[in-house]
Amino acid sequence: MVADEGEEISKRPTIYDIAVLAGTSPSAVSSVLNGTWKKRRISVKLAERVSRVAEEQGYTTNIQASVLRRARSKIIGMIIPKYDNRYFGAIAEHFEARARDQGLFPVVTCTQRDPALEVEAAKELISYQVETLIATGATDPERITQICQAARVRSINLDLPGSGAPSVISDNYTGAMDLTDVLLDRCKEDLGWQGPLTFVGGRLSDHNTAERLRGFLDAQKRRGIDPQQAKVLALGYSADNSENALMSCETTGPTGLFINSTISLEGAMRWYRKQSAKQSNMIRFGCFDWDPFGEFLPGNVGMVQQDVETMLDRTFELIGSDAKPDNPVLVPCIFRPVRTEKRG
Amino acid sequence: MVADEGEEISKRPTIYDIAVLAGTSPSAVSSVLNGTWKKRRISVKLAERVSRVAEEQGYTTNIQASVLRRARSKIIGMIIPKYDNRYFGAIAEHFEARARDQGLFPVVTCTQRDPALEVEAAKELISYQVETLIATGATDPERITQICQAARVRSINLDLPGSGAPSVISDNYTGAMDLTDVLLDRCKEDLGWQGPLTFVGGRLSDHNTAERLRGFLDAQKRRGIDPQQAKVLALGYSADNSENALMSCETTGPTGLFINSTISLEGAMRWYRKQSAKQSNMIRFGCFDWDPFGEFLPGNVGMVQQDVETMLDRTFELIGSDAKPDNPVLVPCIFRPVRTEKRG
DNA sequence: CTCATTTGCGCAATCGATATTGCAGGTGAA
DNA sequence: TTCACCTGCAATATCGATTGCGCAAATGAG
Repeated sequence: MVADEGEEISKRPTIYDIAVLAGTSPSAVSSVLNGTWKKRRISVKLAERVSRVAEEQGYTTNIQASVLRRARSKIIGMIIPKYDNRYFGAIAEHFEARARDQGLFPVVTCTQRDPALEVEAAKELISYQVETLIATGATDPERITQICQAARVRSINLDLPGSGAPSVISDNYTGAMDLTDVLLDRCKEDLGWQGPLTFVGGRLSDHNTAERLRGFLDAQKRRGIDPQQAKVLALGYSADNSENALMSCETTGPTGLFINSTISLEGAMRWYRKQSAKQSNMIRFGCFDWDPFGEFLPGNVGMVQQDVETMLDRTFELIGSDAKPDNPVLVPCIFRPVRTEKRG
Repeated sequence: MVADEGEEISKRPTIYDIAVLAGTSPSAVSSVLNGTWKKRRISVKLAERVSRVAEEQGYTTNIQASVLRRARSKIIGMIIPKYDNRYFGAIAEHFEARARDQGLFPVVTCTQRDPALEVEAAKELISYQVETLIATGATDPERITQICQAARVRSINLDLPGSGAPSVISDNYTGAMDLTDVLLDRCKEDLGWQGPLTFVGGRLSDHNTAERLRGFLDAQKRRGIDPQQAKVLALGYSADNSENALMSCETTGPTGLFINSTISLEGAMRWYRKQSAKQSNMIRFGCFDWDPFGEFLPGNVGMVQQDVETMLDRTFELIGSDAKPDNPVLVPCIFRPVRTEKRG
């Protein structure tokens, strides 16, 4: 007998299935399950019956159908380069939490710092009908903005600014100045040495690196220190680059390093470990980025932690008040001093 | 004049808009834009015209509508507790990459180790019509499995096993044995001391912790060492818990710590730093988890890195071959020895 | 008992894309 | 010239949920 019993190959139940089982209409089921039933004057009795049947059948709304019909999707997207450091990890986590708080559905996707993937992911999110797209640390924010504009989707830049859309970024300049000041103080205090310091990691074409370098230079100039061009080792973000740059750089005697990110810090630590005991005692560094293990690393005088929560507060404020692309919103950083215990 | 010019308030163009502009039908536009046009015998000329118009108008397909109509959604979901450590970060990143390789659309969401959020997120992903849901490190895998089954969605457990769905996990027992062996070797070699070791972090009700503890105990027993009950400090995963547990534990003289995760390692390091120089020189530890900064921490003899790539290979194999809930697939871990340089 | 409201709910159109079917017009063989 | 067949495209039903509209029954006022 060829299955003719009207017996479906068990699929997901829809409002039509529930309607039949509850002896009512699909529209009643819909309004009960999406909470608009009071407005539609459905009786409590029917509402309860429908809810019970839906529960029994393991009903879940088909968001695709729902979003297709509704005016708003309530979906908010984010592209982010990586999940592999505390900064981006925290951004993704807080973004999701914040979005849920606002009754929005977050969708995050990471793009591996790959410009092509960035574009692909942005288009994908737009296909999902996101109402807003947050472009975090995009390699090419303008391109993302352009894609969003073509699709009439609001976009916001986070971490790296762009001119086409509102941006929220850290106050890199001030943070870098603070870090440089502490580093200089500690070099003087611990080593009796006054600079100039060495800048390690990042890319000068990158807005954040440029601003941090500016703060780094200004803080030294303000003290009458002449920062040397050769001491700026911004050859990229990878650990290897930083390690190699330091290796090929003459550093004997007291040394102070301004490390541009935790990834650069890995390279710096590899280099550090190769120094003689005597030399490594004469090294101090600060890092413009935070990692929980940073405070256990020898020579660390402090870390600049970007204030992710506030950055996301500002970002969601922008979403609420459709702002125009303006000057980037600058969020102050949090300085985390490190006082390494004196060791025997 | 009340806008009567048929002039829409600029919205996203649909295939209907493109069809009008290209002087053809919506169905032709659809097939051109989704690549089935050759099969549908659309002429190259028309295909090119449609593509050009679509490009000009910044058209992107509405996935909601597309998925609604199609048989398969090609969406694959993952829930994951956190993004804030290398392990979960790597899982999320590789999952996304793998999914894209297979032509699937990944959607990842983090659940903050909150059972309620876990359930909510799972239901949300099911609403998105995911074809498969990967539950990573779920606090209650069985509950997730149950929800997925009710919705006729395939599910797979990753990192922590469950009985209702296929599971892929690390070979915690063997990894723990290896780590314990190395730790014992190094304690003997460096300190002339033979244990017993201390186990720090995790929860005994947690499958992974239980397995690691078993390996930890067996490795010691095999050497004729009697592991003491009081040396098992598995009071939770937080850094504070581990720090406090160690503080309240009498540890003077040679000490060997088996640290159950990087989060516990943070606590252990805070404790470590409070020890006298003399005492801290008599501490060795190994960590069942990997972090790039681990190798720079004093006393570290090695880290067990879970083989995320292979775990995801196995996971996607399971997706391909709709396997039954069986014994968990065990993936061997990678041992990363640490040779700290002798310091002055 | 009549008429106006209110209550409770169903009908049917709709969102945008897909896939089956159908239907002209053209081509080639007999 | 006739007819089978192919080419190129359009019409149309459909996926599941939402929502404006309308209508019958219940209720209340007079």
